Amino acid sequence: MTLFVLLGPTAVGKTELSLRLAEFLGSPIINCDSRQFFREMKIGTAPPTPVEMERVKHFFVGTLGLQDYYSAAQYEQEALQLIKELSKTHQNLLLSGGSMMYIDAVCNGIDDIPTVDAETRQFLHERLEKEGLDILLQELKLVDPEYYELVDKKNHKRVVHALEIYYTSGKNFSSFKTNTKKERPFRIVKIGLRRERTELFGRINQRVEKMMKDGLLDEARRLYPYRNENSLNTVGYKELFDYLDGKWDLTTAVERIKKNTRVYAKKQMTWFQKDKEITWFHPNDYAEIEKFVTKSM
RNA sequence: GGUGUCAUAGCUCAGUUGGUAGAGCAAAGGACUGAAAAUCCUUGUGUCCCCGGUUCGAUUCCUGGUGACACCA
Repeated sequence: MTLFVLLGPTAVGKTELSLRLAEFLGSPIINCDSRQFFREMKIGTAPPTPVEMERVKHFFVGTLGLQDYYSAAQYEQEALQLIKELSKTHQNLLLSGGSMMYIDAVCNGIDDIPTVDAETRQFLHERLEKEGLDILLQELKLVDPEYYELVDKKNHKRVVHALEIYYTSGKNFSSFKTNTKKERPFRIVKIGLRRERTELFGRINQRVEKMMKDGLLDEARRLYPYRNENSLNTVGYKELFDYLDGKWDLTTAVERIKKNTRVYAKKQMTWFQKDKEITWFHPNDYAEIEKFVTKSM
């Protein structure tokens, strides 16, 4: 069995191409855009349309509620389970998306780290609020000197998470890190899509305009009560929440969405560039992609 | 036409009591192991509008020009 992974920055044209490729491979699409998992975020995350969903069977689109907890590790498990099932009837499968860490989780695996319970999370977040990052950092230095050396010391999420692991398991974060890549019982072929930056940024701007025409603001209004959920800490929504709060006017908010989407696309490219297993194509060169896929089957 | 104010980074502006300059935004580069569309880090040389003058030295002071804005005709 071969798993084809179609990846690339947001708005590069993955959805359109994934449909053609899925049909060519005779595979459903295993979605790997983490924000498209949430079923209420229908406009801002540019998920496949109902017509497209009809055309090819999709997995992991609209499967989560806004308040659901989810993680890359959970995705790793569920995606692998699904792949295992599907591989009984499919020789080739297609995974498509741009969530770097989720792709990585499926391809290389995430170490088996205990799940942090809500109380511990709450407890440490309160401590971060009250005591500040420095105190937590000093504590991390004591319980996990090894990770203390590595950790991004200004990134509270990393520091807090390492402590969360310590408080839930009694063992430090470093002890769970194996630094090994997990073996998969199938081949993985990565296909990257990329465009000239000006071209990509032009598409991003257009897509944001279209989302606004399609009613992104109404959607944001509807989801506003849930604004503090992690799911809604997402480009396209957080900026409109700020508009609804009166922080910016609408034009500014829309400009921010465009900017933050560009920044996100850049982060994706930075991440993907490091991965030497990816073979790159321009989305317009579909014939070459098909040729490459045929060769790799 | 007259008077005044202004002219500095892609944009908005600060500043240099004369020793060639810095913020915000924009932009660029990077990190990433269970909240990742998240979170975090790094990066500012630009004819300081133009021609002259004063000066050891002018973006800073002075004459003139050009442009923008305001007010008065």
